[in-house]
Amino acid sequence: MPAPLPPTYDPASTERDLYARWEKAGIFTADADRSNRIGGDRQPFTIVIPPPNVTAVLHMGHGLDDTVQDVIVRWRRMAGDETLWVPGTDHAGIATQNVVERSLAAEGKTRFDLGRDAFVRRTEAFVEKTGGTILQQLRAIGASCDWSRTAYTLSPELSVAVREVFVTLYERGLIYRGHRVIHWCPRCLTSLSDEEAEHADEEGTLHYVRYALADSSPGKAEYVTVATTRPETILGDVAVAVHPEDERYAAMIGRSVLNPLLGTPMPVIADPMVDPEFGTGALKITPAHDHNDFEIGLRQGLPMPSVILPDGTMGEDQNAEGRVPEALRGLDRVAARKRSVELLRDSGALVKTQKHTHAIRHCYRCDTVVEPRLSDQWFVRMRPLAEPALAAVHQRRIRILPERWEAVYVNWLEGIRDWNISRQLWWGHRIPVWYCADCPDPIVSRTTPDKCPTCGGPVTQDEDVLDTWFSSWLWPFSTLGWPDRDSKDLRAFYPTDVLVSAPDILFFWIARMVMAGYEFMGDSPFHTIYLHGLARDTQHRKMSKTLGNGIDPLDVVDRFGADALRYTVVSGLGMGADIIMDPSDLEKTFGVGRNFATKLWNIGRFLLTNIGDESVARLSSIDASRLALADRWILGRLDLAIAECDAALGPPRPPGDVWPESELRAGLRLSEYAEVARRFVWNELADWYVETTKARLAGQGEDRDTARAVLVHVFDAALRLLHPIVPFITEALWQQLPAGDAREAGFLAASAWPKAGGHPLVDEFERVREAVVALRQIRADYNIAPARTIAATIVARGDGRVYESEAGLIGRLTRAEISVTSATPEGAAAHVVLGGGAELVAPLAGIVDVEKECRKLRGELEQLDKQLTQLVARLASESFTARAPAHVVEGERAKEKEWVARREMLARKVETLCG
RNA sequence: GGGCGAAUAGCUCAGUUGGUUAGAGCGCCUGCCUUACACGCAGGAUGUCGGGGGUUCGAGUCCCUCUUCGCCCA
Repeated sequence: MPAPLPPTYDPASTERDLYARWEKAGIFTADADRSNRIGGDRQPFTIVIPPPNVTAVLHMGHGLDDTVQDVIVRWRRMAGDETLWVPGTDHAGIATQNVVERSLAAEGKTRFDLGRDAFVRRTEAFVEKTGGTILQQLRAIGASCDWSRTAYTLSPELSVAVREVFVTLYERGLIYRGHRVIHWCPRCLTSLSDEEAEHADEEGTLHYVRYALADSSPGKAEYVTVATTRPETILGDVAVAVHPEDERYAAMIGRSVLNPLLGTPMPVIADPMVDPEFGTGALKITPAHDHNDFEIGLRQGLPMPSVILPDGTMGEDQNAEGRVPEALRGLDRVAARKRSVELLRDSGALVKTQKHTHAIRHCYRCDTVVEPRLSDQWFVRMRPLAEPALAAVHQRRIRILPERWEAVYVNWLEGIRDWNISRQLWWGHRIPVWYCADCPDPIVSRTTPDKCPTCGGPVTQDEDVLDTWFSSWLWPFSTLGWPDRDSKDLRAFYPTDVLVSAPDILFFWIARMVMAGYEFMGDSPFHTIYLHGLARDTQHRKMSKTLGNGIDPLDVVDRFGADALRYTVVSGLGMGADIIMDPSDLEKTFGVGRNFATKLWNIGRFLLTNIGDESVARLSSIDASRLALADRWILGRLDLAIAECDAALGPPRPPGDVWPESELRAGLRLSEYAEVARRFVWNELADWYVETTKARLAGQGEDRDTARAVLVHVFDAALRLLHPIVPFITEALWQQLPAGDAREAGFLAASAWPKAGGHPLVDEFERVREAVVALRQIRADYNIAPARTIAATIVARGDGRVYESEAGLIGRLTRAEISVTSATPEGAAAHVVLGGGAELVAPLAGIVDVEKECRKLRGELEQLDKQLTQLVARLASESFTARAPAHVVEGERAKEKEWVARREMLARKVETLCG
């Protein structure tokens, strides 16, 4: 007999040890040779993890994302796929450099004090020391990653892939160097891509500023008034533009105005890009400090003076000699704005100001307001890459769940813009471009050149590094060995299957992976994109470090166990819905999961202490005739639960290259899967089946063995069904089970997903449940003490065999003596009408309140009458019977028959009882 | 400004292609420490499915419109 289990499950003493045993047994390690793509006999199933930042510590976003992936991966592993979940981290250029710079700042130093090489070495050392933290933490929530394949975007292997991609795209004409206005973070001192510069609506001020005409006749002051939110950039103005068809300004075009801060002349020009509706319809043009102005400047051949330095202070940056007066020089953008307004007001150029809400871009890493800045950057030409990514979704080679994100994906790709991939950082993949002092063309090379291939002179490498996302967009194949196309992993596991992430990196990462997949592998990196919601607090605010409303998953694991965390997350995760958690009340939030684990534990305790230590027969060895009604019922319910879980989870992959319409939205409904499994275990197995077995287990002989066999079989299947959600406790319990059907040696984690056993649903048992509930209702209505045994009669009209054969069970479940007759007993009694024309009568001498009974019965009758009237009307309507499908009409007819019988019974009852 | 989406019980959410009397968990009320479990058991209450209009034999589900909220892109 196994050691008795403690009354509550103790995750702390179980989980760590179990994880270590799984890992040691190599359960999570994929074997490429078993993939049927290279001659093995298993379907591969692959997920690549969205690599967390190497500096990150686990937060609820990871907890959620990685739980979802683990549920899917464990399900497929049990279902027999050769399953690979590739883990790893992202070097996170800006974020990691920021962290190290902060630690330097604490020592009173900057990265420039160290110099580039020393800074990079220091960052490497930092990553070396702390970079594995989050991967270690993932083990605590049970993530079944293949750690032998842990990847890192800045590893030598993945760096080869990055360089290969850069050079290849350059050779294909898809990477070019451009001189244009880009987003610049003056705090991080780097450029950003469009996606990294996030919009936020802010209230600003629109300043109306008069630009005097240079050639207005004396005494007759003429002006053009311009509205701007950024008066400090007037220093960089080179023109005022109006719409060519704007009659108000037609006479001004071609004349000169004076810069209101500098007094220097500049032209009034016409450009169709000007919106005549905005402000005054006249636009100041500052090509170096605004994206639209830059376009106009290019078109019109205007000069492009830059008057803001990289750090966001005013200064004569490029082509701006004499443009920044002493009064503004060195001032930060914001201070310079205030000062400019004062200067304009003093000179009388400021006409008025008004509040103006507009979208301002912010750095996604430090939230600093982004500065449009004219500079040289490397860009990827995206249009050609976007085409196959669009086609993939249109042709259903890739599906996006929930479906509504597909529109967002398509929308973005259709309006795709070139991608600025250079970053003015030190931490990252250095751009593989070298320059020779004497030759004009840059040297773009897979290998590091030591001299100019043209003239043999010395070369210097481009100072910039690549956008971190330029390495992560290769993740699904770079982690599998690309650019070595013969890599076994690549052949065995690419394309991968499902990509699980939150929608906020749909553009940053997911869409770009699709592009890279087609460009370099000729195939989509995955067939399903599953986008789950975000972790939010009770006020629906996104959990974040700055708000301090986060929940530490490891805290939750410590207090409630990893399974409680996982169950809570999965059961609350409707398709695409955010998951709401209360950071101030972990008990309320995760008690649900903990309670479920405890319930499971106690079913296990009951089972293990009651089946004893004799051997348990396999279900398959038991003759069907030995099965009790309850046995057949629970086996039927198990089959149903398995089918429903399969339907909620699957299909795991499309049948071919393309998703058929019928399966486009099917599967990955994790909360539904969790609910079905919970319902089966709790409401069916524990609430009903286990209760029916208590007397049988206390007995002796064949029926006891049957009950033991069914219990073990059903519980074993339940543990399998639940294992992907709550892997630890199911494994711990499963390890204790005696050998039963299909018991593989070893681990539940490596065992087979349950299959339906061909047991039909057993409706007769629903009669038993109905009678039990009815009698319990009567007991509750009349406050009968739980210990008191009462008598009750089931009046069966028609076939009453099930009541006769199960009378003992019904009595045990209700603490009653049940008799079955065919005629209603005389005298005062409590009554409940059952289905199939039967009724339950409990003569409760001295307790029954006839008034109360009549009220109850009349109420029921009234309700039934109402519904029956509607039903009859529906069935009488020609248009319904003629147009509704046959099975619906039949269903309604059957219902009518049942309700009429029930109505008669109730009516008779009311008559005899209430007069 | 353009696009997408959401609104169902007090709260968080299910509700596949229109078809039983709209469900679950938590919370709430009543009674129970019944020898697996009080992190539990038994019983119970709670919905004009955001408002209005339409299509249909039939609408939470489809269409239009309004209101409120959210997301993405300018």
